Amino acid sequence: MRPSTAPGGRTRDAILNRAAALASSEGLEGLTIGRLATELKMSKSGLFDHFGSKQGLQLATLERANAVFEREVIQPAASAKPGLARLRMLIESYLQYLERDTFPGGCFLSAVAAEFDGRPGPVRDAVVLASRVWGTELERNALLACSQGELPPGTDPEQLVFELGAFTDRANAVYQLHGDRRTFLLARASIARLLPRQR
Amino acid sequence: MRPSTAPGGRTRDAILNRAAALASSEGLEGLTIGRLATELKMSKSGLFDHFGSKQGLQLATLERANAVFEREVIQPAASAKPGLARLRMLIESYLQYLERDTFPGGCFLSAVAAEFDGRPGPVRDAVVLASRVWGTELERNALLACSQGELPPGTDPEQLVFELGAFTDRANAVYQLHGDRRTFLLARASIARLLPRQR
DNA sequence: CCTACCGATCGGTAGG
DNA sequence: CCTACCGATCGGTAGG
Repeated sequence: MRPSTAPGGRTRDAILNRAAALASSEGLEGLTIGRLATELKMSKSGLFDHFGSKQGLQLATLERANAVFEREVIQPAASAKPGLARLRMLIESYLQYLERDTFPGGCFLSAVAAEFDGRPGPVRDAVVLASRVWGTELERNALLACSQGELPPGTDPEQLVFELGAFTDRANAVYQLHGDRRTFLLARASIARLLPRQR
Repeated sequence: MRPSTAPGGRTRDAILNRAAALASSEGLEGLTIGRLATELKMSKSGLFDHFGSKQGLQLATLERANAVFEREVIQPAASAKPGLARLRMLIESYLQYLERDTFPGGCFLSAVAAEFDGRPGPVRDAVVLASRVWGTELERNALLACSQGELPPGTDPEQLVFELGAFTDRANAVYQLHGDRRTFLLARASIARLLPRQR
């Protein structure tokens, strides 16, 4: 919660910020302790001591990325009323987090999910958990929106969240691969059709 | 076209099949010559001679995966009438290619696109090209469907292809990360709403 | 297709 | 936080 106030915490903080940026582009496996140490002008072993193992570094880096996501996506939407308004703001907040290149490799979670979906272990487990947390937050508000009558009758919240997630993650993938920001326009048009303007 | 008839082609064939399967899970960077050689009971240098460099192996592996995609997804849809029928069959064919676990790591192209979107070079360029080929095939048929009046008036083909690609790639991502086949049901429901039954 | 080898880098340890 | 070091593995080469 206060990662920058512990005695040696500033170094650890700097390491993790650099690690998260690097891993969003090169992956958590492509993240090497030697390269990270060189970039931060530290010795390999000095850096290593903070984490105890490469897996420890990977898990700490994921935790840091999750904290950034919480701060940059979840928090800004917390002021909106739970239900349709919150759902729309969460999605818009997520799109802006992608558009402003918060991480150089796009959505950190999407990147490591694609990387670790076939690699069993604690890192994969943590990625699955983070993915579920985000999905559950969307589902919760979709369900509320339905029960509050803010969506067309007959709307299936699970189907709605599937489609919203599909559009946002597609925008991320297309933007990263083709560098084309027009994909955000397409995504917003698709989303607007699913989430009617508040009456 | 006849990769198994050249003199030393069978060995190369076996290498690339194994390489494509491995890379769909571990990535084209995680693919190591040593490990591949061990699995195929060859010497490292014997295997290496077929490709000249790791990048050569990566490009050849991508080509092989593209050929599999052509055979397993594009060809089965070739019998359908260009336009809406072909578009629907391409999408359905793609979903079945995912469901039958053609590659252990899911869609090969999605996997390497996520891996190489931040790594400039010939491999990334080849991935971008393959992605465009698939996208163009979808666009072509979406456009035809519109001009043939097979879709609701006012349908934007680009928007339609964005949404179809979003649904299929989301199904792939969810299936790989969570192992939940119900995502294909959600994907098909979303797709059905976009592609009305032929009159 | 092989054996034998190369320098570089990997994750990690000992010890301060 | 460091220097000094470890065995293993990396991509790649020489030479047959």
